[in-house]
Amino acid sequence: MTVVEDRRSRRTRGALRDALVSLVLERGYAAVTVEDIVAAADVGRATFYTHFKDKEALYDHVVSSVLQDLKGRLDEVLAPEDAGFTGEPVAEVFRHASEQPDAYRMILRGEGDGRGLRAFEDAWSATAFETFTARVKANAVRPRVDLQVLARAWVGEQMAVLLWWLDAPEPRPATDQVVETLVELSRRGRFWATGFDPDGR
Amino acid sequence: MTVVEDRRSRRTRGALRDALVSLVLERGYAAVTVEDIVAAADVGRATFYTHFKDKEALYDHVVSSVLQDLKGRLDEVLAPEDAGFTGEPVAEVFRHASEQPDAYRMILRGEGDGRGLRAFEDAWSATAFETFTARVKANAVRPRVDLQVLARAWVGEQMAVLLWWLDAPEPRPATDQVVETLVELSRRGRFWATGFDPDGR
DNA sequence: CGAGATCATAGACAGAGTGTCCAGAAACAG
DNA sequence: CTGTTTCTGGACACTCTGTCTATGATCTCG
Repeated sequence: MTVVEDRRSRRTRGALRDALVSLVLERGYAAVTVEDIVAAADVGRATFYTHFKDKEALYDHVVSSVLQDLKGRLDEVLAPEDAGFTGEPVAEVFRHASEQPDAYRMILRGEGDGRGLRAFEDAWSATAFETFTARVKANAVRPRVDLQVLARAWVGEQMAVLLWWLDAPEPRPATDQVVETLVELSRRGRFWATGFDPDGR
Repeated sequence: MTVVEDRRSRRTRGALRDALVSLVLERGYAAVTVEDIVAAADVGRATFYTHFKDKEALYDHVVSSVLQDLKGRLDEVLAPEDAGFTGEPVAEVFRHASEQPDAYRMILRGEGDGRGLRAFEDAWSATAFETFTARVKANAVRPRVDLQVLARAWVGEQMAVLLWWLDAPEPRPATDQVVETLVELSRRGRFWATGFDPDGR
């Protein structure tokens, strides 16, 4: 029994992952065939099927790798009493995304019929909801909105901006600037953002 | 030459649209074959190909129908000096979505490798950006953030909540309540939403 | 280093789905 | 009613899938 994964397997799986991601970005998920993938990864066709059930399984593998990796890094950064009011968790996601931009692009664009996107959104908003709830409880305040809506809105905001930032052609605002905008926007709302309060506040 | 579309064509196209949407929601875009679609629509296989180039073309047809329809309705509601600060445009989108929830679910879930989702997001955030820009200009204020980021964030927020609302099992907040939450959240930010301001404002 | 386990490979295969074509039947407009 | 348009089932070549086999290559560990 092998304790550590064989070097060959490691290389094969890595090559398949990379090939899938770059081919999907190039042609779209549906247009990528298993034959394309094994050709790009320089791997035998049968070998593919010893590692993954099908194209979908490889895709899911990529998505869950990213999600697990992100979760680990967020756990280090997310202080329980913080509740996302500071930019650290947001910045960490942006940092993580810029380390593997292609995988993030693939997921956030909804390739793979949105399965990755939904997994991402669900996991992230669940975390957000928990943190908001804990925060509200700890401070004994009464939230004015449904915290589920709040969590979904917060995550949706960040995902859309993250994809826009990853996909936008230069020039685009620097990461730090975008993250700061997101955080302040979320804290202070659009009145502050546009510099104008129609109600005169 | 036919001035008006043949009744048969009308019925055929409608049946194909409906069949695609419900089958995609049931099994996922990739798992739906043209044969499934024509069977569900009770239409001959060859007939499909006289109306649409392939499955993708039918999907795109559905998406652009929804987008065009929405655009028409938003144009009636979007006052140029409003800039989305009231709930009317948001409410209109939610109203539109609840009239054809299945098509919206399909699009917002990212089915079809996210092509519909991206079209939706791009169109909507372009509109939002224009409106923000006009508003800021009209009031001669200096925005504190990149208005592109603001537009993307605003739209992402609404899309995520809309999908959550369409997909959530009962019980869920009523439409009006969700829309109001979204608008107030966007106007006042998360401090207001959670009832707690860590900076003591 | 060498034996035994593990992994990779090419090519062949049936099955499913695609997109095109045809000739005939059905529904349409005026 | 007449000529036109649209629908239909079945046949076709094609692409991709997922499985299998026999063989060769590469690893691990004593």
